[in-house]
Amino acid sequence: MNFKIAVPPPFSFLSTVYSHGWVDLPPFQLNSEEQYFDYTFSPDENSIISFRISGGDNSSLLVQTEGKLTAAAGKKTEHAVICMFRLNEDYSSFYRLARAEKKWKWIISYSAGRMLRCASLWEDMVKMLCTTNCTWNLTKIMTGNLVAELGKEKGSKHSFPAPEIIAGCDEQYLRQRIKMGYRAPYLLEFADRVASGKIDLNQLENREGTSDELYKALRAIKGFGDYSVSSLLKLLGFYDRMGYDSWNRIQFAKKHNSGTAVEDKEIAAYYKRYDSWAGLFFWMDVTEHWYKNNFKW
DNA sequence: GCGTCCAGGTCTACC
DNA sequence: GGTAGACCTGGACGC
Repeated sequence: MNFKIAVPPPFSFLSTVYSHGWVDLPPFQLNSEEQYFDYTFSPDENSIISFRISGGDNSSLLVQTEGKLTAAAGKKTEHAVICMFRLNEDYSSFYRLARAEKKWKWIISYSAGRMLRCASLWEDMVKMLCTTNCTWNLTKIMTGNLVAELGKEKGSKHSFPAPEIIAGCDEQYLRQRIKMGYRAPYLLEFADRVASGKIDLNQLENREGTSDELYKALRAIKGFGDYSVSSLLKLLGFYDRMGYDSWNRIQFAKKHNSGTAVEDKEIAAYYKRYDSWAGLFFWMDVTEHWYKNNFKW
């Protein structure tokens, strides 16, 4: 079954797919040659949906599934795609700022700025936890193990495991087999609180509130510090925080200070004029070379 | 092949 | 409020 989803301009499939590392982590399966990715998700405990998505002419997304979807499953797939590609977000003031300065001309020409999400905040948050205090390779190992060992299975494909599944795991298993290491108790506690309803991710995601309020709510969850919460806020449509990590600090230093380390407050001062978009301009600035190198990471 | 050291965020205890 | 140390793993390095 094939169907199209209209996208609001400016939009670029590739710029969104390569906006950060998510597409490199299962259950995303990228085919860079043919410019599509496969993705599998479980919208509820009884179902599992796999689809292939490509960008066509950047005026719509083409979604392909094996076999026909029920109307309800089609709706859930469409909702997931809208969330993943941030199709409901208004980027007009971001592009207005980008158009005003010559150095951001490339953002306009690549229609860059949208950051790819997973189908659920749960999956985004667990993956973000897996990026903390380790190399990207270890992040891939952790998420790969979670999906392969605990995900719901459909043929050769697996979805990201539900909170209930992880909440039922033994801590030693998560530490040693999944390679979560010392993060295991954080993941276990988070999964348990989500599965038991003590943390309502839907409410968290759809709450009316400020960036600061959401920041405080997410920081209250053990294991999620400044870097991970600031990065998560970017996936939730709040771009005022920088989300420093060792990699983006180095990229900034290389680009703006001949490689000499720069204090966080100086980085913040550099992007201050972009106000609520400061964090996104920071991320765009340190990843500019990805776009110009045709997304060769 | 083995042992050692280091990088990578977050939490906790302490000042 | 700021700082130091512990947490765990993979990879780099020296032997």
